[in-house]
Amino acid sequence: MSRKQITGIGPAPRTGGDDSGCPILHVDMDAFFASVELLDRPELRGRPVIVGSPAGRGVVLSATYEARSYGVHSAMPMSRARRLCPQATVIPPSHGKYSEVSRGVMEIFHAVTPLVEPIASDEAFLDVGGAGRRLGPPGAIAAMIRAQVLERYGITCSVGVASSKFVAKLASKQCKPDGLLVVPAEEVVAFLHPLPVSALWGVGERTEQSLVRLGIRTVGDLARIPPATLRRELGQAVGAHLAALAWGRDERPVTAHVPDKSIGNEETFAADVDDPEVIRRELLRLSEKVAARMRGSGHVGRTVSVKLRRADFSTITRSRTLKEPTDVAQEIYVTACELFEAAGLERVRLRLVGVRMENLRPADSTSRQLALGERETGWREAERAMDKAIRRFGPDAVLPASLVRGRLDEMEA
DNA sequence: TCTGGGGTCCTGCCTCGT
DNA sequence: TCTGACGAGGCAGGACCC
Repeated sequence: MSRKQITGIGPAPRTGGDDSGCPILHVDMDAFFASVELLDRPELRGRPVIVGSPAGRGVVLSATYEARSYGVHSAMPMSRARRLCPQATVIPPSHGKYSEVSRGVMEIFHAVTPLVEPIASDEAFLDVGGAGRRLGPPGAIAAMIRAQVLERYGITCSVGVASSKFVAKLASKQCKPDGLLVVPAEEVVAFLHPLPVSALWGVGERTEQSLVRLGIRTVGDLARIPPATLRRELGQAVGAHLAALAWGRDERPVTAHVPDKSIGNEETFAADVDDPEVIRRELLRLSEKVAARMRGSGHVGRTVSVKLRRADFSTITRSRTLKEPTDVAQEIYVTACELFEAAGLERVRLRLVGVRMENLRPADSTSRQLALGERETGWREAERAMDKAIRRFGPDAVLPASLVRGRLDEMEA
């Protein structure tokens, strides 16, 4: 879903440009979560609708274009969104529903080309360079995909067609909602240079501020700055990357299978917490979740990382690399607790804790080495048995004793 | 105005082995 | 045996994306 707000950009959407040399499609569903919700609530069509948690410390996950006209946008705190648009209907998110539609939409893409790179549940890059003989030129393929998504799911999407991923992405953003825009290869520079620098992939709030300080407001301004100056001001990688993008140079291919680099879960408390026992219980719950996801995806990981966010929103992370990779919740939990204790925040009010495993590798290519004198603890086998019980009887079928106690405490309270 | 949750990537600093 | 240079890897923080 598009979250970056681009304003005041370029020419009106076009669909009739020369699409030869434009094999890359970027397909982006329009207000995806909100559109899926409207399928079940057709009476809300044409009215402001916000998807997000109605209570607590949530943010806006998606909003219809009617809600956006009041200034509401994704990632905005719900409290602010409700002040801006008090008449909006707020619907709590149903991620299962969105995943189901997302799978179906991805199937439509895969029927066109095997070269599909999903970026999120609601958007993907497609390389249709090899599908021309079967399905026609890229612009026609894009129109066909839009028609099929609308026919099968009753929701609209926007498609950018270009010679590179990054231009295709900007094109889909510019023609939203329910649009199709082809940017011919020879018009890339003319398309890019009037755009604000914030439109570029990799330019967020901070980088935009740095660029504005240098007097750079548009992509054209950026293109005229010597690359060495950009590298000096923004760092080697970012500077070189932006200097290339400003001239439309983006060689990244569409990659169908991008391996996972990390798996993690985090949780914001309903109210800040300074009780170390509650924090440890949360670390256990998150470790269980992360380990189960790793076993489910066939990964083991070597680095345990803990994230702690104080009440004032300042955040620290602590990590430790283990001697052996693991997918065992008990090992992750013990390390997470040690990292939490070493951080010295045991009596500090925290609003969020998170556990993440990094340094991932496939479990089937990793043999576990027991250290001299170390005993196999049996945790791995116990947790695999838990996985089976959960698959059969549901997520609450088996819980560690301390989490059951925590659940009972909550019920009594 | 008060900021979720899932990620990736980059940078700077530090430690350790050679 | 000591010392400095250097590269690799670990670690922490931050920017950015959807």
